[in-house]
Parts: sequence; C-alpha cells; structure tokens
Amino acid sequence: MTKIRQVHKEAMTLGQKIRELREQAGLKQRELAYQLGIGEGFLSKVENDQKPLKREDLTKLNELFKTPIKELESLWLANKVYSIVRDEESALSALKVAEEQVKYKNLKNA
Amino acid sequence: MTKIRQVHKEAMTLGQKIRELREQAGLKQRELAYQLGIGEGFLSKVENDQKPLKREDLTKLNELFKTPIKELESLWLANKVYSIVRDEESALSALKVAEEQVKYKNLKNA
DNA sequence: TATATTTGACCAAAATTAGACAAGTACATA
DNA sequence: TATGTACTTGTCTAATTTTGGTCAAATATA
Repeated sequence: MTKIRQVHKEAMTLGQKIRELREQAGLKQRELAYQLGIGEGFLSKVENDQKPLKREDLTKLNELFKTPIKELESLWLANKVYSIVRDEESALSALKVAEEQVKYKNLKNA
Repeated sequence: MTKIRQVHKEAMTLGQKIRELREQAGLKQRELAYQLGIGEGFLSKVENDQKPLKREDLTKLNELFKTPIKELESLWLANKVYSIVRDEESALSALKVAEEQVKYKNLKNA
C-alpha cells in the first residue's frame, strides 16, 4: 500500500472556509450576517480575513453548517497566530520554537 | 551514515535564554535590570516568561551580550505566539496551518 | 542576617477589538 | 443606459485588553 502524497495542500484560512460553507449553503452574505447578528460589511471583512470573528460565533457557524468545530477553531486560532507573525522575518523559526514549547508542555502534563 | 536523532532538544524560551546570558556574564538581576532601565522585579518576571519584554530591549541585550539578534527575536516572537496558543486544544494544528500560510505567502512574494 | 529572586496587587497609557455606517465596485440584465 | 443586487472598503468609535511597568511583601539562598 503506497502512501499518496498530498500534492496541492490548500493553505485555507478561516475566511475562505466560511465563504465556502456559506456558498455551499446558498446563502448571501447579508443572510448569514443576519444569522450571526452582524452587518454584511463586517462579514465581508471576515471572509477576506481583514477582521477576526468573535470566538462564540464559531459555535453559531457550527450549528448552521454542521462542520467539525475543531476545524473552525483551528483555523480561527491560526489566523490569530498568523496575524502576529505575518510580517516578521523570523516567523517560521518562531513558529517552530512555539511548536516545540507546546509539545514539551504536552509531554509534561501527559 | 546514520542520522543521529536529537534526543533532548531543548525547548528554550526567551526568559531562559536571557537568564543564561546574564549568568554567563556574571550579572545579578538588579545589575542587568539597571542596564535595561527596568526594575529587578520586572526582570525576574521576564526571565520566568511571565511578562513580555519590550522589543527594543532585545537590541540592548544584543549590545550587552553579543548574541545573534535573530535568535533573540525568534524567541521573543515565539513567546508571543505561545502565549496565545498555550491553553488551546487545537494549538498544534493551528501552528501547522499558520506555518503553511507563512510559507504560502513567502512563495508568492519570492 | 544579608543578598538575590520571586510573586501578587495595582496602575496609567497605549493598542486592539468588534463593530456601524456610508460610499464605492462589480456585475448581471432589463 | 440605468438599475438592482451583492460585495468590498474606508473611516470612525466606544469599550475592552494588553503593555509595561512599580512597589512591597514573601521566599529562597548563602
């Protein structure tokens, strides 16, 4: 059994994911925005990753779209992380270090 | 030629690094704190990664200790990242996603 | 008992968040 | 061409968070 290499692994962001879900559900921005209790302009920015979404809203999205909540949360957190390393020269090495720290911590309280 | 596995790769934090440098230079906290223009209590927190250091202070540290500035900056940034993913369940996957995003961005403006 | 370090409580100032709102685009089509 | 619909974007703002500490008291440590 050969392992298939993932050739084009998409670097999906939360905004892209939300847009995808919304379109699959056939909703307009205004409709989804209404469900979330925000304005359509704001949702547009969220989908373009120009504004972060409140964390609680992930739950609402999850109820609407029945997508694995872990995925949304992971993308949400990734956006936060990315926004602080985005224009840093040492972005990649910092991420590696942080990763080690997380792993190390997980070991300790395992 | 066999690849040697790194058995105990140190997950060094900025605080640990600063303490190491300070002790190697034979300085007391109060002395280094004075050089940096901060109180000893604050430096203690910095060394224990309970408070972040101002970024400019990295430069001062670098002048004092002649350590590669990139390393300090990377650790400094890593601390910021770690502080936001620290108690998140999806910390690791979020870091992976963020990493992909950084790589993707680097590709684009390469 | 000194000396060194840690910790908790507190704080002002600065930055970020979570939006609203209006104006601007894009695009289809009557 | 004009019009409508969907989306984007710039500017503004109040409220909240974070930053960058201080100081005194509590703990090591020698």
